[in-house]
Amino acid sequence: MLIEPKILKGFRDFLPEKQIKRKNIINILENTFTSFGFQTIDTPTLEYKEVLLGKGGGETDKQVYTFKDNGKREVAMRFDLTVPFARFMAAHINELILPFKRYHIDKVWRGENTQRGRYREFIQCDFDIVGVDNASADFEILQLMHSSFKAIGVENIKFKVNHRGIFNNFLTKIEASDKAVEIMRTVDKIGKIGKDKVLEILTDLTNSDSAGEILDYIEPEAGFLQTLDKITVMSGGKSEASDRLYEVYEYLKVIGIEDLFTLDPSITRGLDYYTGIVYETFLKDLPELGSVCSGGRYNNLASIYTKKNIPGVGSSIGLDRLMAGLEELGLIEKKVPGSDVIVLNIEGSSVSHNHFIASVIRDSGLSCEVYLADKKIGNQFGFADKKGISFAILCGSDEIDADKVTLKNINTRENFNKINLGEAIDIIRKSREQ
RNA sequence: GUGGAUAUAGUUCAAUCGGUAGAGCACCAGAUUGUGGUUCUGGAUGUUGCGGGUUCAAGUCCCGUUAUCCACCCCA
Repeated sequence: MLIEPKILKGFRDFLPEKQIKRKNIINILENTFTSFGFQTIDTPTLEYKEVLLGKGGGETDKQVYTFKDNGKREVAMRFDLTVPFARFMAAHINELILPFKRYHIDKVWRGENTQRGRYREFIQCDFDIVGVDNASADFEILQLMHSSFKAIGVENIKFKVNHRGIFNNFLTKIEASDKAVEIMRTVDKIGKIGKDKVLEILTDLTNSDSAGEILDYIEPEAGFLQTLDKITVMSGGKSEASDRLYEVYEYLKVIGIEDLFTLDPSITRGLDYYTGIVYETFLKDLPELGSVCSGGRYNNLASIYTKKNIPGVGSSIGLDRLMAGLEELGLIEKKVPGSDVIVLNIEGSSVSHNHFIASVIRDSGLSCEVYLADKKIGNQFGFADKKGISFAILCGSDEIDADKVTLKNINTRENFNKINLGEAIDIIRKSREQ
């Protein structure tokens, strides 16, 4: 009786081609993060349920995988990397050098319904700065977001920024702060359900005057500064929150990337732990995919674990959603390169000698494999071609006797008959450098 | 979790009113035993997602189930 090789809803297998591309993007991101001085950490995938959910009751709780382990402990699989990081900070703050900048790229799990770019197991790439609450850190996260997307070759993007503090000041001013969560959720939907519907819901939540004012508040103006001027005035004038956003914008301008950032007062983020700046990232050619990188400032996140004040700001790239988008837009190169060279198994060749050649080539710093099956030469070339290998080495009895090899460029079909192995290595290396 | 659509060969898709399961690409073998991609010839594709039901007869109709996609919700 065979067992069907099925996998769970929202969970996926990755064939080499796709997994290699995923790893490539991760490598690029890691290089970008480390170039800013960020360091990687790791935390357990499984934690105590109470540690991950806190007091609980939120919308995310329903999506968390929880169960009892064999020791009857209530455990939960991490649904993001930020909450475990908060616990990590509370536990290790004395062992870390502040301000601490970390990145963390790993799988997280959410048991929600699946859709395109939306899975139950997916990779998040988090990067955060903790230990400081200033514009310098807020800015650096935004800059790193920009650098990351640039590094992986995604230029056509839009970052939407907002500030929760200014929004809260505004809500306090119009005496609606008790409904803050519902109001934020509602205005967040304006792109989908439209102004009229939002106004209707807001009127139900508050009253028609306040609803009109909220709608006015979230309407973006011509530019970042104009919008910021407006919401500053509407929130009761200059405040720490508005000053922060002016300062961050100044820094963006100095770097010359301010045009990619728009101030959109309707962006609020569903997660309720954000206290300051918040942001979302959209592919301009595929906005309906949703945000591919979001985050914000959370100054009280660790407060459920420690009395110490640990302010933080961070962002998270949804790697799998991003890849789903890039694939749809054809922005991921089709073919992944294979080994630099393959030693073919031809008539008169010696298996041991082929492996010997391969190990010499590997010692020279190139990647090399030996064709392992017993197939016709045509199949072997086909194999090499399909795997994206551009050079083949053939070494039959003639070559063995003369202590030479024959090299063939699989793409150009150029032949180098009976040359020294060292020459072959030079040719391959030269071609690889181009 | 709720509602809707979909599920056929490795893959992309056909199959009329319910009447023998089909094509392209890919794959395998040969023409080609030390040089492949073209071409030609031949071949296998399969429990029609899975499980029931109706019928003389089900890929097709009905019920259930699982997965995918879409919307809600939420989010990356």
